[in-house]
Amino acid sequence: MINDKPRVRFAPSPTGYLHVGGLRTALYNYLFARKSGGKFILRIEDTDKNRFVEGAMENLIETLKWIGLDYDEGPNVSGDYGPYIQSQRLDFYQKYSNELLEKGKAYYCFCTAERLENLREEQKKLKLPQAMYDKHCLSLSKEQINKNLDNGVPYVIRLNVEKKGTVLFDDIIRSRVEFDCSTIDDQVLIKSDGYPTYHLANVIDDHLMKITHVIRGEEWLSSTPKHVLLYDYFGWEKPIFAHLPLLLNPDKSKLSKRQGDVAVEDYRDKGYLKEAIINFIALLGWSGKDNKEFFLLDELIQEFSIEKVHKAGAVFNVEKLNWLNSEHIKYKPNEEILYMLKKEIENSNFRIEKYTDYYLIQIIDVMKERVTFIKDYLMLSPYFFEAPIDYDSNVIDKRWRPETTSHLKKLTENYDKLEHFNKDQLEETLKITAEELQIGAGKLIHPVRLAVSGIGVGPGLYEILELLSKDEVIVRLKRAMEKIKI
RNA sequence: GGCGCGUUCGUCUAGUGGCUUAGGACGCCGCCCUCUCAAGGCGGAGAUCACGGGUUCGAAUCCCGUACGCGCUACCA
Repeated sequence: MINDKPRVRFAPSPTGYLHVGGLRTALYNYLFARKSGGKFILRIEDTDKNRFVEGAMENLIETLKWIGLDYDEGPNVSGDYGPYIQSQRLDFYQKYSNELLEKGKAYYCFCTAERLENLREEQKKLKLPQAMYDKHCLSLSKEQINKNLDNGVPYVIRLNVEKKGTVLFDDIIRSRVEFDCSTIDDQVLIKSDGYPTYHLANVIDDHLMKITHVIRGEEWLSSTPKHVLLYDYFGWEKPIFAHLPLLLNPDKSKLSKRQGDVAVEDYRDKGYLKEAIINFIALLGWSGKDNKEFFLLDELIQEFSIEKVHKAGAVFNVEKLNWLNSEHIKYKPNEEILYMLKKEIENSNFRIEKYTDYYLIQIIDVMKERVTFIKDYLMLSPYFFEAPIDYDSNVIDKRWRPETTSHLKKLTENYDKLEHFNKDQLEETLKITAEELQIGAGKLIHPVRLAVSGIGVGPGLYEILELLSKDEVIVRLKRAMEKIKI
């Protein structure tokens, strides 16, 4: 295995949507695989029938595809180690649990839920350090077991843990971790419905799929000794483990739905670019060289190294995500933004057919450094799409004076005479007009901005005017002179 | 309760015994630029490196203990 290329997997349980913590796990696996020329595998861990959610798997795959993490083997992508959906691999789990049974490393357990409950209560009363199964069914004779089996008594299969010695393993991120075997419970391997538990399925599949590195969340660290024992009992080579720190809520608890959005789809729907999400998520627990923080996926592949992943959990903090989103918008070519902006317009009250691509590209250019989201093009500068209906009263108070209307009248006349309605001409004309009126240019600039945009902020005035074009500007100026009264 | 993992500015982090009066980024504040708002440039506030002991000439960095946080403790993953 030493000479083989790494094979890693992202193994989510399809519970409805792709969690951002899951995305981070998927991303690190992906980066590790791509960097090393290995394979990135998607495996669906749907062994809990009670938690089945219609369409969850499809949704998960779709989100992964949207964000750009393509997998080499998995559902819908052929590979040599399929099927990649655990509910379709039941024969494997049965076969290998039988092997464990024969070796004496696992045993049938017919205990009822009630007995288990009582056992736990009893142990609690006795103040035992921890509640564990008491191996009651291990002492059942072959005859008793067969009789129960024949009579259809419900059963599970448990791992027969020898409570002596210690289990230790090396973790790339946490170095050596050690557990006392006496603290490891006789974990259920096969549930009474015939499905395997995570622990069994995970070990069997990782072995069968020749997974070399198990990169997963820290919540699995505590159950890793069970997995190590399983590898040992089967006589299989163990993968290398890397347990990632958790993503946290602002209060430092494990990132959860209660305290904000956790689904990648939520962020997509809010208008975050996939590039920004990837970039941000990558930085939660990992950092590159030379304080570089802006990364494209390809650059992450180049620079990523699993050894540099942090040990401590990271709070998911939206402000930095916002900043990265604006940075990625600035980086994107205008043509690409055009495509996204048109979609945004289609979903708005504005009429897409009113605007040419050429016109939209100019808006994109002029607003680019002012937007955080694509929808900001509409929110921050609606005046490029429709004439203002009303005017910001704060700006009127600040910039509009009794004499302003007559000043604007003069300017409108001069603008009307212009043949070339471009930035330079507009600026020159405005300055000349100001001189004629013996006022500062600002006394014209601000009212004009208000008149054509309805608000007091935005790109340079002459850029706005040129973009809007002569007829529109004259109309807006005249209308403002009528409507703004002080 | 038990077991495990963790602990550097509000947040994400750099840092692996002397280069550190602890560096960067987001956010916040100020100045410059400027027709406004951004962007950009410059600067500022912000971390006694959880705490207490050691080891060492010297520790954020090594060791031990304590505290706190988190995870696991299911026939869920």
